[in-house]
Amino acid sequence: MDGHGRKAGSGRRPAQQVARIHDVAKLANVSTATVSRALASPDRVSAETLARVLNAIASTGYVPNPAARSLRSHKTGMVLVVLPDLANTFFSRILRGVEETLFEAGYGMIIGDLDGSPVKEAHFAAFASAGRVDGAILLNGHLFGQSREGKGMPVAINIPLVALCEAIPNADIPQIEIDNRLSAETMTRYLASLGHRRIAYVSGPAGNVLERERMRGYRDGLEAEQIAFDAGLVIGGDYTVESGVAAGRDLLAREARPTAVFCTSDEMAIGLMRTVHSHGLRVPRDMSVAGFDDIEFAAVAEPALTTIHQPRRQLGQAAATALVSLLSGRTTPRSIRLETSLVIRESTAPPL
Amino acid sequence: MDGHGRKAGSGRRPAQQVARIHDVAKLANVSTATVSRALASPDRVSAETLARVLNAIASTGYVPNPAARSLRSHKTGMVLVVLPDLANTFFSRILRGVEETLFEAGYGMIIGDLDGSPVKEAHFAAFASAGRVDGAILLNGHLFGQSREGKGMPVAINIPLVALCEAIPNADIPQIEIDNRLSAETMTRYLASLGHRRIAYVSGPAGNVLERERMRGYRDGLEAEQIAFDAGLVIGGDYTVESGVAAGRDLLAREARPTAVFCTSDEMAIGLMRTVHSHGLRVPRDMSVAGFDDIEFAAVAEPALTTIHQPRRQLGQAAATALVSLLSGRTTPRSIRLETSLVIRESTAPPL
DNA sequence: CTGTTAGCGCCTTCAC
DNA sequence: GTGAAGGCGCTAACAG
Repeated sequence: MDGHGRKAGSGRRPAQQVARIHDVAKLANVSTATVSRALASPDRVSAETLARVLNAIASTGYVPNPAARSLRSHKTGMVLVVLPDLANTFFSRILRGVEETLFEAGYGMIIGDLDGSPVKEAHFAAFASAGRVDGAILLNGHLFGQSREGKGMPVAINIPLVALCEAIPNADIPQIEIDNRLSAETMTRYLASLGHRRIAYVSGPAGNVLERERMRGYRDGLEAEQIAFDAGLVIGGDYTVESGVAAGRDLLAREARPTAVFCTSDEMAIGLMRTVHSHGLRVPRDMSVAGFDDIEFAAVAEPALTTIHQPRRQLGQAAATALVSLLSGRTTPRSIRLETSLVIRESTAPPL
Repeated sequence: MDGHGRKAGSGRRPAQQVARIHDVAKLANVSTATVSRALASPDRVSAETLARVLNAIASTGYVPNPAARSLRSHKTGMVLVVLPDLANTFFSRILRGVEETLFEAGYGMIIGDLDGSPVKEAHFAAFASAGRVDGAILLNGHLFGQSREGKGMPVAINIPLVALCEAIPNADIPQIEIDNRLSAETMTRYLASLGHRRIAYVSGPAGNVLERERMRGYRDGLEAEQIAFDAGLVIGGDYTVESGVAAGRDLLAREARPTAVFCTSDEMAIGLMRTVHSHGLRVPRDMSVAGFDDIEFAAVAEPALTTIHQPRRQLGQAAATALVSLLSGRTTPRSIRLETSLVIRESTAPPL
């Protein structure tokens, strides 16, 4: 109850003096509120005033302080993108689509690379719920703090969320994805149409949503082509080159080899082809190999890989567009599915 | 000057009520100042008080508001990473190293993907100088707003900066890179040691810093092996698969073909190998091919690519570590060079 | 269309 | 070791 402490909370500002809204207001002979309005909604200010303000802004070099703005408006202009592996070429192309669209809409992109660490996931959940971003795009197949099985203690996230690529079951948020099941069926039927009857399947990680859907599609395809499902032809993988190599070894060691192999990722297909070649066999002469994703290197593999093309950039753009809609108070479809296509290259051919 | 407007500036807060520092203070029977201290410097608060505060924080679920904190402290806890192409697999692996280290140090990572757009570059420069990040890592080979030739009007950036991979000439900031010149010399001499005398060189974009260094190394290598430099053996490229394909066509159309080709990126090498194969020739029997970078797919190319390995993850970690030092008020070396290594695989062999 | 005013949530100086 | 209080810079609400 005394009126001292005049310099309390000085928080020394950077040596280089920066213009504040107050300086602009003085120079333009208006109030700070008018400057704020001129920036936020120029049409609510008279043309003449607007010009004066703009002039003053230009000559002072004024740039609004984002922290102050954020404190007041509860907006950050930032979006968090959570993904399992930043180094994976599959994701990086998607990210580019996300970034483009967010940029155009005026949002910045913060990356949360999970790297398989629950600690990091918890961190990003806290990050998001602390209000450091306006929204988030989830590429990791589950909600913050929630294991895939839906256990754990989910943090209550109070910002708009969008799921990309890996659908999140039971989550009431927009989901942007491809039709994994149909795409896998298409590939399976294509291989069957070449005359293959023994078509092996190299899977993704157990429990993965994508894996579940692709496996269903594989079985749909077999059924449609009247080929009996053979569990012995299903080989475990995890989408990496190494697991493709391992799957190749497994297959080549068998007496009754399949004539075609459907790998549920291009990386596995490339690893598998390499193994086949190193055993003195040739793709597709001795064995047809197909992939999934159509990453950059699918087209320049030897032989060039037959695969399912995913529109990765568009997936990213669609997710960002959906999130921006939500952030603007508009609505967006609960589910968006983008078309894939079968890309036939050199790695598949009729059996001998 | 009347005392009304009691609710002015309410700025309706999220429906879900969140604990503020005030709530914690009340619950712990202390002042807000004490709560703040307990968080910032626990040793300046009595053990008993600290325990009460921590308890109150736990039971309220209090999380400090980052905007308010940033407004007061002029710190954001964020780092901007500027790079030319997010979709490029070369960068994404580096990014992972950056992210890891920043995460451990408590910083978040904002991505600025340039995409060759000067508009975006200007935007990110403004972004950084508006105080939205505490520091930045530049992978794009030049300072904000400054063209490679040093023209243009550079925005004065008042935050710590670190250059990664592409050195920035005349910039007084820490630079983290490899020795491009020496690495290129090593590769050139290795090819010469196999017995090659006609060694072609597929370049990067003209004017690029990396290109300049690698070209120097190529010439150093030729000189050391007493091979005359032949400008006719230098083919223009831009590090992409497509330019490798084009370079291959160029070379194959010639009468006097080189017996070995040093491509200054793995992507170009892969594109070039494909062209060679599609002309019915084999690598390395008819032509040796070497790359640079050692991206993931170099090891699984057919034939597996001989190349220069860059420690990408460590490069990212080193850059982030340097920046964190700067942000903590510590110093860091002006220049850090990480070791590369020659990786000999299957794509190179003695000439026939 | 414009000005006044209050306060977003926190940190920090000053006083005790 | 702790409390009181001002203010970081901006925008929202209201009055005119």
